[in-house]
Amino acid sequence: MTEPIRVLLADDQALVRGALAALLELESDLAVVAQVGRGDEVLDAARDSAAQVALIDVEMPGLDGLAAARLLHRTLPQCRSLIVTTFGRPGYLRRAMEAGASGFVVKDTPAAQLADAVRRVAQGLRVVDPALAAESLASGASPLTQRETEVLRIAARGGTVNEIARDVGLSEGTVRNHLSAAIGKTGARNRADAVAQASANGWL
Amino acid sequence: MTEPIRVLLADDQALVRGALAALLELESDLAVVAQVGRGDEVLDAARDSAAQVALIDVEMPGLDGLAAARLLHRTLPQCRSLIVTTFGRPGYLRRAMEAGASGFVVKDTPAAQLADAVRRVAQGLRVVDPALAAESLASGASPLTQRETEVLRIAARGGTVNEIARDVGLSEGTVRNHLSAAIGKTGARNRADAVAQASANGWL
DNA sequence: GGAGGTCCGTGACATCTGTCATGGAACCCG
DNA sequence: CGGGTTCCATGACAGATGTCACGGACCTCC
Repeated sequence: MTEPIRVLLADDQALVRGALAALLELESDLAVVAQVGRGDEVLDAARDSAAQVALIDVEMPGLDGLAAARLLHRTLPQCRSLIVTTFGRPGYLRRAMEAGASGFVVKDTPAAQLADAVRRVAQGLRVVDPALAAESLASGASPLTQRETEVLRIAARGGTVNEIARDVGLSEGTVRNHLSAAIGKTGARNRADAVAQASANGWL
Repeated sequence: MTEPIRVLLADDQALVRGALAALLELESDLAVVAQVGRGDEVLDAARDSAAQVALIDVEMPGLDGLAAARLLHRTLPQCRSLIVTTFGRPGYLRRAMEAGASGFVVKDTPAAQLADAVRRVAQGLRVVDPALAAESLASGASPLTQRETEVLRIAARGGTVNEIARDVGLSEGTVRNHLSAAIGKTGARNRADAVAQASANGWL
């Protein structure tokens, strides 16, 4: 038998990380060679461990998984990344692909399929959840302009219009206008609702 | 050696569920005898499998983990429950204990400790994350009155004051007043902020 | 160059939201 | 009983929010 595939695990929840390691170690052709709990530790760990596949969660402190995957792809292209996430947000998939990830799996998929996904990614194939891919194409890219996303992202922190205006250096009226546009485009009725909708689609 | 401890797994994310099963199966004195992905399947599965310990996630479709634990405790008291959750919200711990759960673990804890937690629970001991317990005591019970939580819960869906008023059968002014009280008590400045704060504490 | 499009920016205006003062009902306690 | 407390309820009022009509800047495509 040839050398096992070297896998890096990145997930902020220690319990899940350890459990995934146990799951993958059941496969004789896979070896978990590194585990990290923060996005900004992925690159160094991948280099030190000479990992071939990095299993990366999207939600992580330090650096989010998509940014980590992008960095990894640019700096260490021989290490392919497989994004694993709790939320099947269409925007995540799109951004993951743009970041150069080789695969995208949601945590709803049966455990038995994970090892296969890792093997395929290691071979240079792409792995994408079919249902999610369809949804992603249907919902499309973000309809929000740059300014709108920027303003909405700050509004998500619960700040008032006045604060947002000071943060981005615009007049209050303009901020209100961008928010109004965002509300209209997301089909929401509130600012809070717009934040929820945009967030659910991964547009923030 | 005696019989292994019979464990039931309840988590809506198939991948995590399978991974946890792999982790626990590494221990020779534990046996995963059932797995479910919905809260309303816990009771039947526990009965059919004669599980001794039920590992239950809080966030689940059908019936949330806390309600499932309460039902389990009342109907099948010989099966103890261990709550495992992503979010270490103080209110969750309190409610879990009130529901008759024997243990409470967040997914941040090291994987190695999970098996120990299961063993302790099986022996009738209580298992609680110490840091979280302290936080729970510090933050205390919800300061919100019944009406306030009710109104705030509906407001969380993004509804306007008018809709909330119709839903609960109050005048708009009264609804605004309850919301105002909730905002004050949570130390928030917005309705949305109040929802976020209350939700983070598990008060909804 | 001109027509059409998108995005950014602004102020005026109606509406919604949060705060306040106030009062009634239920309860506990000396 | 009278005083105190808590919760529920309401309307008035100031301030924040969302919508609208309008211009200017930039780009693309005849």
